[in-house]
This record gives sequence, C-alpha cells and structure tokens, in this order.
Amino acid sequence: MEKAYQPKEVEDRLYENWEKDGSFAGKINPEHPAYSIVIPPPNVTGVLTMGHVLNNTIQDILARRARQHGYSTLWLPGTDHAGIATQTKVEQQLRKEGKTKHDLGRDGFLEHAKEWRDKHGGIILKQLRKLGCSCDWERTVHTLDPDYSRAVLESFVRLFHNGYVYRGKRMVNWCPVSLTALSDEEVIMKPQNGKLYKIRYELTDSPSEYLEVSTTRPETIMGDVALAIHPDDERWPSLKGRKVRRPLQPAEIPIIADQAVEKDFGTGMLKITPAHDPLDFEIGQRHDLEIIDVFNPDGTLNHLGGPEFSGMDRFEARKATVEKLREQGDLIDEEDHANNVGFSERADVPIEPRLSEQWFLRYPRVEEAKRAVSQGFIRYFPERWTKTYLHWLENIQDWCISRQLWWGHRIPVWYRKGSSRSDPQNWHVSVDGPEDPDNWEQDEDVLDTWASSWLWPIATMGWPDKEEMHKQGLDYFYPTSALVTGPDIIFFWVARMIMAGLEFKGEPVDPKTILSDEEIQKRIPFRDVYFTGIIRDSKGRKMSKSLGNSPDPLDLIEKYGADGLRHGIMSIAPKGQDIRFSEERIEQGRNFCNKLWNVSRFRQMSDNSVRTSDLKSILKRIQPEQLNQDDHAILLRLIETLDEVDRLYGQYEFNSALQSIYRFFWNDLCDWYVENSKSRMREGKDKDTCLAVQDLCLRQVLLLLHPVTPFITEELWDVLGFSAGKSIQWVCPGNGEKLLEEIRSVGIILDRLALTEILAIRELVTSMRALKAERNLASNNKVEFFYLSDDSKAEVLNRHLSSIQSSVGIAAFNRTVSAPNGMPALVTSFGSVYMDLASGIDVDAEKARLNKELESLDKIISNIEKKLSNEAFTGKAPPQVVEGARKQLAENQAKRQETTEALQALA
RNA sequence: GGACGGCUAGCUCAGUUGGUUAGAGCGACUGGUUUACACCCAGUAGGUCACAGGUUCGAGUCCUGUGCCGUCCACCA
Repeated sequence: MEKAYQPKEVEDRLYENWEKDGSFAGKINPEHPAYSIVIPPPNVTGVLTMGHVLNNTIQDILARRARQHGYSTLWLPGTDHAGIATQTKVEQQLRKEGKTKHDLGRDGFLEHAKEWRDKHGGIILKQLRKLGCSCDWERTVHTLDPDYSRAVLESFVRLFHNGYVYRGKRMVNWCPVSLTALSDEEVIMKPQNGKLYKIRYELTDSPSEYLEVSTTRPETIMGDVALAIHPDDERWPSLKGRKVRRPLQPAEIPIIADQAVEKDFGTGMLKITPAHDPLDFEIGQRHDLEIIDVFNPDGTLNHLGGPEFSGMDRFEARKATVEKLREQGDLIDEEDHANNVGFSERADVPIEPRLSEQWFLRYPRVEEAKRAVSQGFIRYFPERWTKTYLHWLENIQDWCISRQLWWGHRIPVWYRKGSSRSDPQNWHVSVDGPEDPDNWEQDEDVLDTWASSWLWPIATMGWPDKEEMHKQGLDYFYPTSALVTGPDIIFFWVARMIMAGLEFKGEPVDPKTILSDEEIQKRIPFRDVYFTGIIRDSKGRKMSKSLGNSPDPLDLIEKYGADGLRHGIMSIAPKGQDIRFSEERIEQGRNFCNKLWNVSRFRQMSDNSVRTSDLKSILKRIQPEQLNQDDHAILLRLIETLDEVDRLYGQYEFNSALQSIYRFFWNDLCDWYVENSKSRMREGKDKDTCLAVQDLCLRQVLLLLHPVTPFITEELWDVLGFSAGKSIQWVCPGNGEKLLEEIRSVGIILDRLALTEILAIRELVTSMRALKAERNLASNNKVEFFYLSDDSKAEVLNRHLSSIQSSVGIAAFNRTVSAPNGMPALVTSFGSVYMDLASGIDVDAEKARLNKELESLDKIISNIEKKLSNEAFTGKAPPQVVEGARKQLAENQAKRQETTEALQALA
C-alpha cells in the first residue's frame, strides 16, 4: 500500500467497475422495498457548481445508504432544457456569427439549438460521475425528449379540458430584453434609488388651478387616462365630475375616486395608466377606462408617446419627459426616492408591466397540496419551510405559462386560419393537432420551463402511457422517497410538482372532487423533502460567476479527491443552514481519508495473512477470555456509534452523523485503541483477538462511511479482505442491537463498566501527559510516577499499568504509601499522582499551578454549597439532581483536600 | 410593511425535553519521528453564550423587547 492515499486512480477505476456491473441500475424488484430519488434536473448547458456538489452528494448518500440497507434503489438523472437560459445562450452565439434567430427561422433555429445542446450540453452529467454519483445513467431523461414532450403536451390538454387553462388579455410581467412574458416567480424585487417627481395637472374648467400628482414614471404620462383620489379624501366632493389636462400628449382626462388610492402617500392623487401598472389596470377595469399602451415590446416608446419621444428607450424617455415637463413648468418638485422595482430574473433588467394575451393556469389541487404537507404526508426537513410553502399556497395567483420563445414545448393549440383567435370556437387543443392541419395555424408560444419540469417525477417514469409506466416502474418507485433541493425553488418547482402529482397521478378526477387523504398519499410525488442551505464564500456572499468566488469543484476533486470533497462539504453542512465554504474543510476531508487509509495500512502491516470477510467469521477469531477492558470499551463505543449514526441519518443530520463516525474512528479507535494495541501486537499473546476486534471496528466504520466516501471505502473493503467478491455497496452496517446480538451469539458478554473505567484511565493519562508536557518532557521516558490510592483504585491502576506507562511515556508507575515530598502532584479520580523529577523542580511554579487549581476548586465548591444550602433547590429540584450535586460537592472537597496536601508537601 | 433564520473561543460550527465545571475542528502557541499516518502525535492558551428585562431553586436553552446580519413574501404611485 502507498504511504498516502492516492484517490485518482482508485476513483476512476472503481467508478468504471460500478457502471460496468450495473450497480446503479434501478431494478423493479417486488421482493425488495423500493427507494427512489429523482434528481433536480440541472440546466442542460450548466456546469457543476458547489451547490450541485452539496445537493448531489446528499442524494448519493441517500441512494447508497438505501442500497446497503437492501432497498431496490433508483436515482434517476436528467437535464432540463431551461427555456430562456438556453435560448439566450444560443442567440448570443448566433450574434457572434452576425446572425439572428430570424435569419434561421423557427425550424432552423431549433435545429441549430439542438445541435448546440448536443455538443455543449450534458457536461454536468459527466461531472456528476466524477463526484461519484450513483445515478442510473441508462435512464437519463431530458425535458425535450420526445416522450417527455408528449407528457408535457398531454398535461396541458388535460388541464385545458378541465377548465384550468385559459387564454386572457391581462397584465403580465414583460421582459423587454428577452421579449417574453414571465411568471410572478421569475420577477425579483430589488430596492432602487430613484426619483419621485411631483407634477401638476391643470383643471380644465378652471385654468391656473392645478392638481399635484407624484410619480416615479413620468415617461408613462402619455398613457394616463385619469387621475384618481380616495373617495374619503376631503377634496373629492369638489373634484367629482371635473377634468384635468394631461400635460404630455395633451388631452382631457377625468378625475375619479377609488378605494385603492392611498390617501396619505404623496399628494394623495394617483395618475392612472392602465397599460403600464397592475394597480392602474385594475382601477381602469373598475371604471371602464381606455387603455393607452405607449411602449413597444422592447421597452422603447411608440407613436402614442408622441413624436418627440417615439423610438426612445424607456429610461431615456424618462429623462426627456422630465425635461419637457420642466420647460412647460409642470414639474413642481423632484426628490430622491427609494422603492422596489421588479427585475427579470434572467436578463436582469426592470420588467415592464404589460397588457398582453397569454395562457394562464389556475392551479389544480391547491387544497390537497396544502393538506399533503400540513398533514405530514410529505415531510419537510427542516420543518419550518412548511410555513413558507403554505403561505404561498394561501395567496396563490394564476400562473402565466406561455413564453414568447422558440426553445421549449410549443403550446398544443391551433387556431383556424383567418378567424379570430380570441374566440374559443376557433381553437383546436390536442397533443397531435388537427386532422386538417392546412386549415390551422399553431400558437407560436412555448410553455414555461417549469410547466414541464413540474411533471418530473411522473414523466420520467413513463407517464401518461400505461404500458410505459408499468415498464419503467412508476407504481413501484412512486411516490419517490426523498427530494433534495434548495429552498429557493420551493415555489418554482416543489409546490408545483406536488400539485402536478396530485392532479395527474392515478385515474383522472373531476376538478370539483376533492381528493381523499388516502388518495393524496398515493398521488404525492415524494415523501420527504430535504432543503439544503446555500453555499456562500468565506465572506458570506452568495457564490456566483460574476463575483468569481466559486471554486471549480473539479479542481477540488483533482486536489483532494472526490471523497475528500464529499466528506468536507458534508461535514460543514448543517441541516438547512447556509454554508460558509472554506477550502480548509475540504482539506480536512482529504486528511480523514488519509487517516482511514493509514490505519488500514497499519492493520495490514501487523498481519496481512488473516483475511476474513463477514461479521461471523471475524467474531469467531475472538477468544472471549482474551478480551480486555480496551476491547470491551471499543466494542461498546462501536455499538453506540452504530445506533447514533442510524438515528442521525434517519433525521437527515448528515454532519452530525459524520461527526459521530469521526469521533469513534479518530478518537476512540485510532488515538486510543490502536495505540494500545501496539504492545499487544508486539507481545503476541492475544494478538489474534485484538486483530479481530480491529477488523470488526474497521469493517463497521467502512460500512458507515461508504455513503459519504464511496471510493476509498470500497477500495479498503477489498484491500482488507472484507469483500470476498461482494461489493461494500450491498452490505448493511446494521444497528447496535444487531451487532450486540451477533457478539452475544459467540459467547461474549460486554461489560459496560469497562467503558467507564477506560474513560477514567484516559482522563488520567491525559493529565499525566499534561504534567509532563508542561515541563517539556514529552519524549522523556525516564520519568517515574507514583500514585497514592486506596486498594480498590490501586487494583484498577495495576491492571492498566503497562498501557498507562506506554501511553504517557514513563519508566515506572508505582504505588506509594505516603505523599512524597517535593514532587509535582495531580489530584485525579484515582487519587494523587506524583511525578518524580530527577533534577529538582521549580517550587514556585508548582505552587502557582496548584494554587490556581485550588482557586478554581474553591469557586466550584462554593457554588455547589450555595446551591445546596438553598432550600428552594433541595425542595424543588428532582432528587437525582440534588443527589448529583451532593456527590459533586464531596468529590471536589476531596480533591481540594488532596490538593492542599500536595501544596503543603512542596513547602 | 409582514414572516422566517442567524448571532456561543481568533475562524467555522455543535450544544437533545431547562440540571454537574459550555464542546469539536481549524488557526495560534509549546513540544515531539516510539511498529500506520507531519494529510501525523502530545499538550497549552482562548468564551460576560449579541444586548436588556422576565419566568424558575436553576437559563446558552423558555418568555418579552432591542440591535445587527441574512433570506423570503407584499400593488404605496
């Protein structure tokens, strides 16, 4: 074995083996329970980020653990076509070649985009392999695959026929750069420092009398069709029925009253521009006002904006209109104003509220979706996200699902040529289209990407084709066991998948029928949802390409190994909390792997002739009568650890589980057990028993770690001879109880007191080491120690004598009957311990140390005494707590007594 | 404006239903190659648990309020 673990060769070799032997294949096997996960499909053109590393490592841990526990496991991978993102990239590419999408035409563009996708896409799936992800690659799905696309269209058609889908001319979020409508979720509110302009509108029946209006968007004045005031405003009675003159594109517009106007904001007077503001639109509807759209789709002004501004960009026009108003004397005031402006998530420009004809979806199964989570049929980890989820569902708005793009699923609606598109009489809605296509033209728009990915858990498993569903195991693997994703897409994806599952899984149900709880449980797409945190850089900033603060995971794999990266990232990922990334943690992960490698090497160097594969034959090598306290203690700790890890994994507490394994492996096993076993290796009496115990511990550690660090554990599993041809992937670590049973079955009864005793001995060794270290005697074995104890304690010390001597590194540790003078002393649970220094000691330094010790003891004692003398405490606290305090007092008093004596002995 | 999360050692974080003297890793410092590992071993220092009240025999933990950081939701032009 190499002196240091070399991950590169091991990882590539093992991954190839796993893939070749079909380890990751999700088999439909009714003899076994199913465990399934569908991957949150990354953008087909994306590359691996630290977020993906975290997210997919967690999924891999779940999948691998399930395999070990005997579940027939499917982790289904795939990619998302990512409408706007991908189309934008392809268009950028075209632009470099001096072309636009219109040069190619729709079909040509799609052909081009597909080629581009096939050439550049899917990189991320290769990167996931490097990370060790155990996805069933045979089942990779892309949202634009023919079958998947059919499922998407089918869902639209069904929703349409059930009355959930409608077409309407409404206010939508318009992105003037992408030239498409967006859903509310794709709009990001950002605080902006703008200006609030105060503008005067002249009353037509009383020239020189003006009303003042505040606005942040003077460039829309040409679209004003009214001024509005709150009906309770005292000015209303005198304004009712009167009119004002619009200061730009002059026209006479009415003054109206509407409840929606805030009396106390600005001047209490609101200009109504129904074409460019959602609230204004609403008010316009109520008062049956005209709609004047002064913008072109790309955010420039059109002819209705007037000749002076026509063709200008909206922000340019803002400046120009302000200037014009100023010239006219209509600008009364301008002041700085902070407000929130909605930005397009993709293009990062302010969205434009725009009236347009779009397809909308009234969400199906909203009530059932709430119930699925509030009743715990779907469990959220951490639980607090249920509140966010429910709040969104309470206030849910219809979903604009049409996008003015080409890259995506084209809406399966055809309009009769030459007829009005507004009249449903002229619509044809079906997956395959009309039989006489020449008489129809298809809707130009595509569906929102999320309106395809919300079908992910069912459409990746054959839905809606009955035969395919059966073949692909929808009924076997669904509902999927767990979903691992970020809370940022709880609305975009998680909530919508739940509704889609409820609506589409199983037999169709009338929209008016509410699903029963039983039915809900059958239809939900997943049982547990684990929300990861967001990975931030060391300064707490979100990782992003533009900041350049995101390390390339592949570089990290190169440097630390995939296992090191996985271990590192998992050790810092508290449940659902944001994560501060630091490369040092990844280094720790690598170090951990190296430690594992080296303790295995030690095991091999001790004796590589003994190789046993399964638990039973390892146990058979143990001679029960040769087991010492160390053996009992380590086995008990192993059992504790197995249970703890089992429980923590079950609660998705990955970092705690890892910490628990770490503690057992590094502290208990390596630092103490293996160290102590060195003398047993040398002496040879009980060497085989000791090696068997080592094997048992190592075997279980490998099993527990395998989900986190799959490569090194598989490699060592083989090297240490545990495999006998069977991969670690299929071996269950079992729990503490099960191991205890196995141990009993070979006639070993573990002694719980041994663990307590060993812990006390460790504490003793630690303080003896400290006493030495303070004098820089760490490597000096010549020192002698004495102890002053009663018989029972002396007996214990005697039993551990050789291990204490070698652990501390001393020549002798003998019992003495009286306190030796002039020696530094320790007060321990085994009595007083003295260090004999050949050359004299620094009495003053010793005194200082012991006095410090006394001081701290006095503080503790007086605190306990105070507590115990308080009748309220002795009366009200539970007896065992009071008893504990008394015991503690006695112990500390004894310690003080001995310390005082030691101090006197120095004088 | 509303909701949620965070604030514990220099840094990153643990800390179960309130109960002994608040822990770990990293970093710092000291010392170390004895049958694996310097990607290692031994040890030391370092904390007014954000702040202010309250409940309680007892509060890092529960309650109220405040502050700072972060996230999400919201039609004040």
